[in-house]
Amino acid sequence: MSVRVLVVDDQALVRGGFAMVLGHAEDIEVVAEAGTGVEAVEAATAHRPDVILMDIRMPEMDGLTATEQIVAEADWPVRVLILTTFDPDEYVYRALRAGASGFVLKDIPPEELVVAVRTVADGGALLAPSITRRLIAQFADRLEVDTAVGGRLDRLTDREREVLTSLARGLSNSEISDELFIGPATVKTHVSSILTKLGLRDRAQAVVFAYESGLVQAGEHDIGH
Amino acid sequence: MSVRVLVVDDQALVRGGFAMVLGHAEDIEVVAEAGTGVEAVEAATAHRPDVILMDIRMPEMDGLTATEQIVAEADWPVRVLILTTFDPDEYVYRALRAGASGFVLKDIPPEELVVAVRTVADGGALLAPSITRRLIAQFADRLEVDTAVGGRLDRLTDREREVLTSLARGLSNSEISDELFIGPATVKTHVSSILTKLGLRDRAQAVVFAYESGLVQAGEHDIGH
DNA sequence: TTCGGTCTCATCCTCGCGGGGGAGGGTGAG
DNA sequence: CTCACCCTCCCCCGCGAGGATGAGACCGAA
Repeated sequence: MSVRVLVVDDQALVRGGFAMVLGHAEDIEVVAEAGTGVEAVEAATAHRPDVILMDIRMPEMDGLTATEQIVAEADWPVRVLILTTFDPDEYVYRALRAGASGFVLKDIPPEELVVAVRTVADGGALLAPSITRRLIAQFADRLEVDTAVGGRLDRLTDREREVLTSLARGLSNSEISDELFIGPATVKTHVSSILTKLGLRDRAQAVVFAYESGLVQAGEHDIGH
Repeated sequence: MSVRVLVVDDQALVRGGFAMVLGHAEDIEVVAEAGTGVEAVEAATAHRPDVILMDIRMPEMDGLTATEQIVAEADWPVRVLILTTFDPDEYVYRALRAGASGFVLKDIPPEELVVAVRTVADGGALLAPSITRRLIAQFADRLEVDTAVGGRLDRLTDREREVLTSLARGLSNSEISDELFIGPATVKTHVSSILTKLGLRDRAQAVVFAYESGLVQAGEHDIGH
């Protein structure tokens, strides 16, 4: 059971090169090729490949848009491996959002490309080392902030932290008093000491602090209705 | 100029195996080995390797703690490649936070391990495909929320979005008016329509919305003073 | 041109918010 | 016991926030 691949690139030479490299491996079969995004979508629905090797820069429809369409409409498990010459951030994020399983540079050695195709076919993901590095850096950053700025949080008492988390959900003083079963006046006292201790001016800044310190995180609760 | 490597694992056999595999490559030189986290820290400061191959489970001090110490105290460019048998999430995140440049499983083929060492030595990063997949999934999730909840953002006009981003940094109406070069009354008008359009009550809830919708993100700006 | 949308600014009014100060009860350390 | 800290609640006061309403200017679409 070999891996069925669709190769998409507007330059016939490049396309042929990749197809040849992949065809050499006996567990990989190039079932189709495409030169534009539109052709890619058509070929994908027609041949239902396991893996698509997708270039970004193409006439008619770029590779990212094509990826979005294919992934959104596909009713079979398809994996997209993005191939690019450069590695600008925007592309990476849009590609990942579009549902790509990998992002490698075109200067990848042939053997590694074969490994890459097998990897994504197996359900794994694969990024160019430089991209992985940035992704990790971003993740580490997010985790660092939590502990760094969060240092000021320990100036608050337990109760004050409770009030702050409620406050950070956009609740008014009276709503907080209902939620914590204390009088509105008590909430005001807590809020005041929170603002004083943290050097903030109003509850809006307190909300900002709560998010920046990691006390609350985006996606933890619903908003509006 | 070969890559100088420190191999850390509590099992002498495994350690020896990796050392032998790496020693075979003529551009890689295994300068030391260690069997515990404590030994690893000592060996690292003594030999100042370019890359450290680090096991997680070890007596005396685990590999993640050792990584944290080494990366924090190192005054030379050191890269840590974590080697593990399984791939539990907590380990990955702690490892990335500790400053690891890679995370690969022990069942990696020898040739790929050599490539991995060269990659991190070159400043790149490298993760096991399954881990990369999860990392991407998390990123994609974050970006999805941004567009999903962010849908309500397009009800706002350009100017209103500008006001909201300022508001979401904890600025008062007068501060916003200074920043955007408009009168305070105008800011009030914008804020009012923002609250009405988004179904919010006060600026605190607007700050919450800004973070939850992805209009602003934690870590983008400073807080307090 | 007319209409709708946006940006700009204004006035009036109400109210929740935040500061200041005080006070009682609980608890734990000295 | 005394002191410090926390949690609870009270009053008064000033001010910024937010709602309601109106209005002038610009611009693009019908």
